[in-house]
Amino acid sequence: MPKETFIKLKEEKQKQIREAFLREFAIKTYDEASISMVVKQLGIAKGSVYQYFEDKLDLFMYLVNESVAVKSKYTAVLKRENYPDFWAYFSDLYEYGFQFDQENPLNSHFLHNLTQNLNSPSIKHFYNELLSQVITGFEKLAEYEVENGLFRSDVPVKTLGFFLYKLGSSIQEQLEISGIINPKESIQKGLPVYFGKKDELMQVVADYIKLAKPAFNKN
Amino acid sequence: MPKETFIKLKEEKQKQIREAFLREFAIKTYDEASISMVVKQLGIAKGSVYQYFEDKLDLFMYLVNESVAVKSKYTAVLKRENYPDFWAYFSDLYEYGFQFDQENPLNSHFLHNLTQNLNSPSIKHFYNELLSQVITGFEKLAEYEVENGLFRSDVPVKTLGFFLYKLGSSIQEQLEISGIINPKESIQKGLPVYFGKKDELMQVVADYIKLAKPAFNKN
DNA sequence: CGAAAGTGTGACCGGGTAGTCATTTTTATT
DNA sequence: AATAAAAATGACTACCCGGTCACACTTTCG
Repeated sequence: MPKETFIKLKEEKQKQIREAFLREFAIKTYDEASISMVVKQLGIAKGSVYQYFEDKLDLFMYLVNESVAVKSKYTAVLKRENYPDFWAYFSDLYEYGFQFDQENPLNSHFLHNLTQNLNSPSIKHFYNELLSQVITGFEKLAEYEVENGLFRSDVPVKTLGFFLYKLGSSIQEQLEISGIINPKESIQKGLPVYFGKKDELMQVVADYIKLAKPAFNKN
Repeated sequence: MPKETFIKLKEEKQKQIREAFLREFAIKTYDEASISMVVKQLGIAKGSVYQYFEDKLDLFMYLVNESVAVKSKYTAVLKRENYPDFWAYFSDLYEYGFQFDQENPLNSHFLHNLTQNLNSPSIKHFYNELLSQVITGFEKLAEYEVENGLFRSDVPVKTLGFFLYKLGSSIQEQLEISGIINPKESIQKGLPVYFGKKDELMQVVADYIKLAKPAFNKN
């Protein structure tokens, strides 16, 4: 939570500051990200940052919360009940995630990098909390399917949930490793993560669904 | 590759140095790992390290090569041809990996941490090379099964290979997240990663195989 | 034994960081 | 316009790091 000083700032300046730091944290680890560098880019004094935020972690958490909130606005409208099976729902989450990416490239890049941020000791604790929330979310999804008799019940729900989470991160990672997306480059060019790659993204999603379906579904 | 000076050292001293650095790199990122701290622990001068190795990266690569070589001695004896199906082979890889872990805890911890080392910019390039080798290895495994008609052929081999790789890392990660193993704690106590947890390890392996089998197998 | 070669040393260098705070500048209020 | 309050500033502190190198110590060998 930023200090009052930050909230009182003109929206335009808030945005500039927010975006400069999103950009930094999107290409660097928490520990590697340098406040000194960002303020140089922004043309403001380092002291100002500490007038706006308690410390580096406070600034970082603000960005996490803000980005998660923005993304939620896109995905929260989707309801599992409106889909015949889990996989149609799952696929649509990517469809709407793509929309989020197009319209909020910096937040998207930031969240994208967050996923790969496991390390950085000063933040590990906080990161693990976030991660376990995410995983619990996936476990809930799996549990719902099991209860409705759509997912198999001969494997622990925890395993189903975790593997589902892994399925999601695999899609992202494979796109990156295979060179279809290149976040570092995109952010430099000011482009979204998946710019012009919607077909490729949805194709990989479809491949993974085709692959994973028999693992999760009953029979 | 260490300098001659290091090779000429008494085996006992080599071991002390190797193990002190394995321990450091097993709990820290490459960039966070501090040579200054390790030499303090070892009671030798920092200059000595630079008499033994070109620089930090040279030292690190030596440890990687050494650890990979040690682990290979355990897993390379296993041949796919000796198993009725892929999953029996896959399971045995963990069985022998467990053996490696028990007998070479520090190397095991080091390799374990390496997997989660994605970040650290000074090493990213090198890490990506290693990773793509590993993934190519998994793709080869998948390709072999596809050719022999045991794995499905309606999904790209790349996807099969990558997901297989993810299957492996998921097992490790879930054990850690669920608290069954705690590398940071184990290394402090001087214990192997999977100390006393063989049954739990093999149970998770079995769960994941049960889960993944229908995803990969034909029909 | 004595000299040369090899090995060990740690103060030091240049570079980086997050965070502080006395001071100045800007803004709001009277 | 004068005063008070709020905000911006940047030099500074305290702390890291990897890597160097002139020097000291040990070993080798003629």
